Amino acid sequence: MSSPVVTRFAPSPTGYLHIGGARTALFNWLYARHTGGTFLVRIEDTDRERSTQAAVDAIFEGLDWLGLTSDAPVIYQASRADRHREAVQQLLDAGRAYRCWMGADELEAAREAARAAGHALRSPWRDRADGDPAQPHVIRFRGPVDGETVVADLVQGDVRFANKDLDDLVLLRSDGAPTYNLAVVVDDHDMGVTHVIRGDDHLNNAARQSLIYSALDWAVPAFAHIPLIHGPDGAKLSKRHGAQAVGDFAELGYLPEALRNYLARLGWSHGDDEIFSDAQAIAWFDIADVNKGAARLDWDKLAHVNAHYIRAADDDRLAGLVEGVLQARDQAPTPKQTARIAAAMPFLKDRAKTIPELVDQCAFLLKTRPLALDDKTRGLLTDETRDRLGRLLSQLETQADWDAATLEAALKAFAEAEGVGFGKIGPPLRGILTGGAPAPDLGKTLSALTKAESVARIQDALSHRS
RNA sequence: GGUCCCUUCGUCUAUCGGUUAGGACGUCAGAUUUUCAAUCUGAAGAGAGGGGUUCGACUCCCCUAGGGACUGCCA
Repeated sequence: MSSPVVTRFAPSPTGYLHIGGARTALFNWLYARHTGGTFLVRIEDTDRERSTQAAVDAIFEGLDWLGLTSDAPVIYQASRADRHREAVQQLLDAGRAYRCWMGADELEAAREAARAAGHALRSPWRDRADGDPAQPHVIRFRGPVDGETVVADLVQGDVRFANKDLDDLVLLRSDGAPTYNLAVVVDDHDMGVTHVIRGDDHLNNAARQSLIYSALDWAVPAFAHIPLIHGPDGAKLSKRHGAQAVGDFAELGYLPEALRNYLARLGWSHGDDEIFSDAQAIAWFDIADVNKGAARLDWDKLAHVNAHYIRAADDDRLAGLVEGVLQARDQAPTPKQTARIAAAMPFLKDRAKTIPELVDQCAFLLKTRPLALDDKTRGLLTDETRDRLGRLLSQLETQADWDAATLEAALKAFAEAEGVGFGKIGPPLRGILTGGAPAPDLGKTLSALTKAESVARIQDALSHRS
């Protein structure tokens, strides 16, 4: 019986929640759920200079929005400094760490010498014991100089590192603050993390960390280094690619469930499955099926996935999102407009890939009378057409049922009765109802507009000769 | 410079030595058509290059090329 899985997402609060980080969190979350294990979140704020509360807030906002929340109270790494120092003392006592009094210049020279000699940095203090503990100094890990360290990575396979290439990294800074490489090891151990799933920019660190685990006489967790996400051009994802923070995606009108699906499919696959529920992702997810190569962000595919989830989304929820966008634009809808949006949502939602697009689809509902007609519509309004629309208007005014299907049928019947093709009626009617804005089938358009508004818009157009 | 990782259609991917190399997004064509979309049908489109191993390589090994990470008292 193997012990229950514990995964963790451990971002450093030095910026927003990056989309790549979001996927790392997602994979950790999926694996924990898949195995019936636990998903933890830890904030790696050992760099006091660069860590900010704003970044912490942004990370939680992003994780909450994505629905990836910690199963236990969040751990703040900086609060555990005493425990980290305790571990360093253990290392010191065991002779697996040493005090180093190298100055900046000295350090640079040592680095150069090490490079020239073809091995990683070793401090001369490794073999000296005559330093003055009262003077500022760091504590370094005493790494083995020969042999090799194998990282048995669940994604990348066995990765071998010659120990001579692994430097004697700093464990405690001269101000006594623990460094990242020490803190992760101690925290992951104390938190009972069994699977470290993180970006492959940490693959090299895994070897160093493995050494620390062993020196502390702790079991090394399973590692899974997943590839980074690149921009559409293959370069590291950056601002110029349009978005990199999770919050940006929310703002651009993507649904969290769509982003989860898309992100899960980026670098991981389950046969030919493209669209799947969270439950399916959880049932199917396995680290063994994660790819080794970096994947590029494809906006078109994300949009396609998003369109699917918009169609599947609850109408009220979508209406709420649309209203939110309108409010942000200082165009808060009136109660009448809100009602129209709600009425139209069932057939508007399959016409948009993002929420802003859905807002565009609502434009015809939000126009105020009298509508400014576009040139194309004005050109269509010949005397003959006006007369015909006048007859249609009279008929519509007596129309009792105002549902889309009935109206659609009525329009067809009207065209037949007039003895003309629908092309003689549809375009001009559409033009005066929408002012040129995109809109669905005319029956639906009339229905969503309500009878009063539809009739009024037609009357407006017919009464103004231009 | 050194160490390490990666490389199938434009993009995301399937394939776990024997397939007409499959799917999705995108693209193109057609259908539909009252705008814009959506939808449906069809088409084009890939194993980075070179060596091996093997009866047989996308698949295993080596080299080269290209991309990336690390090489911090950042994480």
